[in-house]
Amino acid sequence: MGRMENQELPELPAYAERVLQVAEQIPPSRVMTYGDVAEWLGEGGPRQVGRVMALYGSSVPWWRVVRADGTLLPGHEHRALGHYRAEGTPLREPEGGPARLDMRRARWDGTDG
DNA sequence: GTGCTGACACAGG
DNA sequence: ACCTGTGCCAGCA
Repeated sequence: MGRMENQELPELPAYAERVLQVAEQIPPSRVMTYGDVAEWLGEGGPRQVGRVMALYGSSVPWWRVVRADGTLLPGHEHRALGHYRAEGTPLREPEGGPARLDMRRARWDGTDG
C-alpha cells in the first residue's frame, strides 16, 4: 500500500508537540507563563499555548504553565496547589485569601542555570 | 465569508 | 487589590 500505517499515537499537531515539549522542560518548583512559552518557542501566542494546554496538557506537568499574574487555574486550584506544595514552588498565601504563585521567584526563563 | 470564544497579557481607573 | 476594556490569534459554528 502506498501508505504508512505506522500510526502508534494519535496525530498531534506539530505546534502542540513543541508546546508540550517545552512544558516538560520546566523544572520542579518553577513555572513559565503561557506568554513565556510562546515567546520561547518564537511562535504563536499565549492563547494558542493555552489552547494546547487545555486539549493536551494532561500528559505533561500542566501546573507549571500558568497565567502571568500567578492566579491558579479555576477548577484546578486544589490539584495545582498540591503539586506546588509537594515540589516547593514559591507561593503567596494571604490569610483567608486565595493562594497565588510568587511569580518573581517561581518564574523560569528557560535557561537552566 | 463573519462573528464569538478562549487554561492570555497589559494598561487604566 | 479588583474590575474593565482592548489587543491578540487560532479554532469553530
